[in-house]
Amino acid sequence: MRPGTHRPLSPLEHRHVIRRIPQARDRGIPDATVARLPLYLRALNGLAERGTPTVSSEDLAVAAGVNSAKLRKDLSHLGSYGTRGVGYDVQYLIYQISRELGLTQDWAVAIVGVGNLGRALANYGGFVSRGFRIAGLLDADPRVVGDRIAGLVVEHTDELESVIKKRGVSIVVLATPATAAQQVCDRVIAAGVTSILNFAPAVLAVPDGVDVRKVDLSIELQILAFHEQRKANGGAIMAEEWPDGVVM
Amino acid sequence: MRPGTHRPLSPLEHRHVIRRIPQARDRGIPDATVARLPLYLRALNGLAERGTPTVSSEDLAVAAGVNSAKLRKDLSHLGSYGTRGVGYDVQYLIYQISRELGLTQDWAVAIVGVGNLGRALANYGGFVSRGFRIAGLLDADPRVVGDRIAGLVVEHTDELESVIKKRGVSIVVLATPATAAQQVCDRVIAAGVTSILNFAPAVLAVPDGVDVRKVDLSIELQILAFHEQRKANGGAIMAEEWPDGVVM
DNA sequence: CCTACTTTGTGCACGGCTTCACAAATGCAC
DNA sequence: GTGCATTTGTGAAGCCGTGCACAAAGTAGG
Repeated sequence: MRPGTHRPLSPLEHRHVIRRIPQARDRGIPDATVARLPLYLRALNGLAERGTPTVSSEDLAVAAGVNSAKLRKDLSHLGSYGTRGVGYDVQYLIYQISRELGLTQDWAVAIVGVGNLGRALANYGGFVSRGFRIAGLLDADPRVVGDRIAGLVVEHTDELESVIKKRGVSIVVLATPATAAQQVCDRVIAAGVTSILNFAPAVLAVPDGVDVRKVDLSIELQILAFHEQRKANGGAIMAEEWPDGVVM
Repeated sequence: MRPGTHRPLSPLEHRHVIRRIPQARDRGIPDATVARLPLYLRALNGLAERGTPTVSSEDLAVAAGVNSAKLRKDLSHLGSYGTRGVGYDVQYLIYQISRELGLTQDWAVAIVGVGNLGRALANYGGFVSRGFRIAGLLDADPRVVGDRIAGLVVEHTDELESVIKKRGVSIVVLATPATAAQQVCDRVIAAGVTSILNFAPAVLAVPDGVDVRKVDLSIELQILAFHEQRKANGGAIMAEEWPDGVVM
């Protein structure tokens, strides 16, 4: 739901108003819960598109691929937004989760590093659809500066600080080579950014108060390989050897 | 280290040989540990490139961005591969972790969906570098079939099953639109694949025994937005309102 | 050999997350 | 209004992961 959208309250919602005092809004939603809220949101949007008015925790849990008890506990951290015997009002819950996640405002995002991955991210529709607006594309390579991608002109990283400040960028996506990642990271933090999504295969050192989320394609494959290998072995105990033949 | 590479044992290693019986190799490395092993591996490779022979848990932990006690506990799940008073032999540890992760063999990977993201993944060097070989690129759109990307010719998804079987594909990367993801997923599983890396923003239903890892760019941004919003509020308790002005 | 120093491997306690199971709350039929 | 069916919200138990702190094991120097 778009921020500022007004719609009539259903009878269901009016009853809610009476029931619960703001209860000093538990500041402290578990990280595990926060990580699942976007999942619920996506499932709810699917239901909303089909016009479903309400949904039970069981059905929503199936749609989101989680346990229904976990879903209920997650939602209970936001407040008591369900109705016993009925379920959750889809539109209402979409709004509450969106608000909790901060999606009722829009966020200016800058992508640094316009290689293959940076281009793909710039063209990825999933960003724009949820209140994220790409406000800048930057690269250190003069050959790509000036290119037009997804409606934006690529700027040189010399402009990094000014782009961040002028356009109110609050989230930076790092899609640079690993060698440049820490340097760019330091600069965007100095410019006031405190949220970074890092695609570079490098460990970033950041001061307290800065959030870094890491997406590492190679690591995901390695984890899959681990499990795949284990399945292939059928749990057999291998007589593993050091290449020289020394049994450990 | 490449599989099959032989090198002389250092005196350090010879001593190890005596010490430990294979101890029925604890089948059960915690998931959290498995997820960090690739991180250690990357840090170790950096050390190896600089010719460092041994490393302490403290130094390696800093390089990998984790707590040193956690690092030691993680490594202890693989076996007792350190030397007290000295640390870990870099080359030896690289080999042990690689073996545990299954990177001493190479894995044939197929990428389904050759849009922006699929192309970026195909060109991503990090895959090939670690024993992962891209064995197929497939797409349902006849207009991209036949394109040459990263040295491979894009094939039609009609060929999905035959590509998987002929080329021994054991890991599939899904980079299709969300609407096609479940259908493709079902087909690759029917063809015998049990490891899937899913970039499509969809919850996949799979039978037991199939591992799915999910990378969702939009969700990562939403999690960042949550924390960013919280920081911006300075922890203040907002009088949040439903759009119609009804205080909950 | 003996002492001083370094570093690993791990027992233990703590905290967070998950899951079960059920009381409380709500809707509906009559 | 009463009883029944449904579904939420949550107490409680158990599991897993983290980090401290230290004994064990090794090195180095004389």
